[in-house]
Amino acid sequence: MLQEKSLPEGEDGFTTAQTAGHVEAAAGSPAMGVAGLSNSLSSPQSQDPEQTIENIKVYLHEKELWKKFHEAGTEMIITKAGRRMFPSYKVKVTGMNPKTKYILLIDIVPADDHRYKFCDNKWMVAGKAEPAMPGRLYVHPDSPATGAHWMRQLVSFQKLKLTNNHLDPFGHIILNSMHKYQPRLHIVKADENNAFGSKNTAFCTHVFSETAFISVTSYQNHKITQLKIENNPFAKGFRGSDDSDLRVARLQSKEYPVISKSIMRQRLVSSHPGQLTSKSDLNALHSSHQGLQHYQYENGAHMQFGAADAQDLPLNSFTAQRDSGLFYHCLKRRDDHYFRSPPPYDQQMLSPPYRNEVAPRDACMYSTSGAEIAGVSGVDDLPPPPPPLSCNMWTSVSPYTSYSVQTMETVPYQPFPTHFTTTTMMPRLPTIASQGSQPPSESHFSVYNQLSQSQVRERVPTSSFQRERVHPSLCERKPPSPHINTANEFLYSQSFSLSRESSLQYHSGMGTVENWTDG
DNA sequence: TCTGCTGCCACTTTTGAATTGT
DNA sequence: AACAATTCAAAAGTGGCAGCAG
Repeated sequence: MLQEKSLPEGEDGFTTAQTAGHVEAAAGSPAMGVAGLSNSLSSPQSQDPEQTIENIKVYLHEKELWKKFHEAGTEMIITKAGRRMFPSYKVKVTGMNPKTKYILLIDIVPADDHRYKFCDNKWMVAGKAEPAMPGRLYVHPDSPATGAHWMRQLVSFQKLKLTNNHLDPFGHIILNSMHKYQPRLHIVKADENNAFGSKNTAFCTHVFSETAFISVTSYQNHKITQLKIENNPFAKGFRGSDDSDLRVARLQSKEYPVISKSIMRQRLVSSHPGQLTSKSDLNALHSSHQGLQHYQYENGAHMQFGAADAQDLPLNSFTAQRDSGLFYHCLKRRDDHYFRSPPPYDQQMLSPPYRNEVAPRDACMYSTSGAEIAGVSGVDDLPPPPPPLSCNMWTSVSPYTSYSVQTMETVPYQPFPTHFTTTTMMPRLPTIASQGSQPPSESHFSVYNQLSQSQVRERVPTSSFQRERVHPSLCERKPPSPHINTANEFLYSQSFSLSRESSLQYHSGMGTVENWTDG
């Protein structure tokens, strides 16, 4: 889903965060149980140094817009049904090996261990953060694709959705309201099976501090609201100075403008000098970003951080980890509700039915569990439907206190059929502190694939959809077809482990998965 | 009482099918 | 008949608001 066709000239408008040049030996955490990482610049993979994953550069698109929001204190609405991010996360990638396949994915991790409140027109710490939500990943629907594909145009993650629904069945990224988060982009080299983690998985992580945001259920800062209205085309209906108020007045059949409570509050607060625009007021939001910048590469600089930073930054890095002994490869299946998805991009180039497919690979978010996957033993053996979703499907999520010690998030890697947006549920293994009572286990993983009405519609290739229009009700809020699991099973063969500890040390590297056996 | 969340609303954009024109 | 352009309707994405819950 590379939706932007034109790339800006040069690198204007982009912020680069690259990870080149800093790879240390990764000590695979024993707590991972299954696998760890062993990173080395002298990786076993013999490849052109110019094409190693460490040389990949990522530029944030619409950096200036992001900065505008960042300076005001970016807020992102989260809803039960899921809400897109705005500005949307789009990047330009360079430095890839054009022929190598990569998987691009995003996760969103807590930026700190605070809960915030918007008071006196500024964000203030309001206490300790609530336990983190089950971690999920958003895998770019084009994944896996060749470096040439990724570099050809902007890589857009605009279909990524955020939710505050702890039981979200759609695979949206689950966040806590009034908490600060930091999106991270991960680039993983796909192996020969279009997966990763099987052996010598190379990866890198890119963080743009200006994309940090506070999740809210309704906008708190009127400045952010105005920025959204001004820049988001979908909010065009609210544009025009005080038209929104006038519109409300019209709606309520009144002759006078209605000033909302929030606006009134904002205006009252704004009347206090220096409070709205003062940069110092943003300290609450930005203070921890300083920590983020320690490991954000700018202009190729090494990431640097100290022990204090390590304690303050619960950001995780990717380490490859397998969660299942089964071997999954990319298979496409089709049933009544779910359609065969086009092959990966490079195969599309060779596959006539999809060669001219211009429709982007769109959203289909789902998550997975190793335990469920383990039931998918063969292509023709359909696994039983996923169990009802419940909190028990995830491993316990440690509070920040434990998180600050070490939190590992093992991520069953998700499939990404061509027209699907794939989000991977990212259950967190217990922290060291909690491992005694709940040791990490692959059985903690659960599969739950779910398609929204639009997602089902979107995922159907145009040609098929024209012939077989799917009634939304058939798919809405229904458990995902087990075929999905099968169709995308190769992704399940992999899992990530996000280790906070290692995140502070590695942002790119070569993950070696031990004890890997193909089922 | 206050804060945060949910559901609904009207509005706009997006998308794709159907229609019309060349 | 084939293709391109236009029109139209449905779906999806917005922020705002009222009301509810804790």
